[in-house]
Amino acid sequence: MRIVFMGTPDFAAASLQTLIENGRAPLAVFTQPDRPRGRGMDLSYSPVKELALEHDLPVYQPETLRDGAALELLKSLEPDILAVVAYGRILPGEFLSLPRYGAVNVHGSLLPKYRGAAPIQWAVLNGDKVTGVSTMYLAKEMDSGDIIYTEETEIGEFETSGQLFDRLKEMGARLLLKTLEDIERGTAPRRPQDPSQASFASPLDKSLCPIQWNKTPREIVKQIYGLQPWPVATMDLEGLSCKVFSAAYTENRTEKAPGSPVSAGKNGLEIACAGGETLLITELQAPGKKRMAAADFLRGHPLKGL
RNA sequence: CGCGGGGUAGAGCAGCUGGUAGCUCGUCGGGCUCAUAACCCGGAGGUCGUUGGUUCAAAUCCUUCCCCCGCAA
Repeated sequence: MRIVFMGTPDFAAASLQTLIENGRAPLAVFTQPDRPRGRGMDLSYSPVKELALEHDLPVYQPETLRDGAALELLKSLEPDILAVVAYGRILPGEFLSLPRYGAVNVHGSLLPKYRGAAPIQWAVLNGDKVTGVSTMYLAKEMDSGDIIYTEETEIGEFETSGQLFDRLKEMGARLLLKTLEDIERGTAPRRPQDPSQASFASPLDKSLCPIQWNKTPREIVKQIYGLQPWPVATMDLEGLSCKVFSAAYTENRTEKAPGSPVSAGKNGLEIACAGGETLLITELQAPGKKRMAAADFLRGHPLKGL
C-alpha cells in the first residue's frame, strides 16, 4: 500500500515511527515548513521531519495546500491512502478524495467527544476518568469523519496532559497501524459519528492559567495537571506570578476565605479552597527561577499572612 | 544578533548608591521535654558562575565567555 504521511509535531512522529518500524514506511512525508522557534529563534525542523530525514524519506513542506502545486505533487505520488496525524492544516477536499482509500486520521479523544485542537488537555481539565484515541476517515468538517477504531485508557488522578499525551501518541500509533492494515485487508469497520454527542476542545490559552481558589480542590488539581506542560496554572505569591506544577489533597478544613494561605511548611503551601477544603501546593516556579519544591520557595519567601 | 529575568554556604533567598558576606531551612554537637517537623545553646560549611579591567579596596562598577529560566514561536 502506497502511504503518504502528513504530520508535524511529536504526536505525529510517534505514528510515523511505528509505521516505519512495522514495514509500513510511507513513500513521502508532508510536514509544516521549518519555523524559527525556541530561545534565539533558530530555525528548526519539526519532529516529523527529523524522523523522516533519519530514514531517508522524501519530505515535502508546502507553505499552502491550496495553490494547486501541492495537489499536483500529491497526484504524482499516486498514494493509495493518506495517513494524517496532527498535520497542522485543514486538507482541501480534493486531497481527501484523491487516494483510493481516502485519508485517515488519528485523534486524541474518544470521538465524537472533544473534536478540535486540544482534546487530550480538555479531557484532563474536565476531570474525565477515561479518554482514548480514535482513528477516522477525514471529512470536510473538522474531526467529524466516520470512526474506524477507538481505544480507551484511564486518566490518572495526578496525570498531566503531557504524560497522557505521551501515552496516547503511542496508542494512536498502534491504532493507526492496525487501521491501515485492516483497510488494506478490507476488514476495517466504518461507523458514523453521532453529531448529538459531539463536543469541541478549543485550543488552550493563558486565560485558563490563574487558579480560581473558589473552586473545589479536585477542580484545581485538574487545572494544574491539565495545563502541563503548557501553559501551566498560576497563582500569586508575594506579588509574584508563580507557576504551579504539583499539588496534593488534604484532610484539613479551614474557616479562611478561598485563596488564603492556611499553612506553610516542609510539606508545601496549603491554600483554602471552596467549602472550607484546602489544597497543598507542593511544587511551583517563580519568575526567572527554576521549578522547585514549594518548601524550597518558602525558605526564601516567608509568607506574611501566616 | 527577537524581548526579558537570574547565577552568593547542601536548599531557598538578602546584600549589589564599593571596604574580604548575612537570613531561613537543612546538617553536626549539646541541652530541655513523656514526646515532637517544637524550643534553647554552640559548631561546620562560601575562591560571591567565568575572564579581564577600574580602584588603596569589588559579591557590589565596566568587560569576555559559560549555564539556567520566562516570553515569543
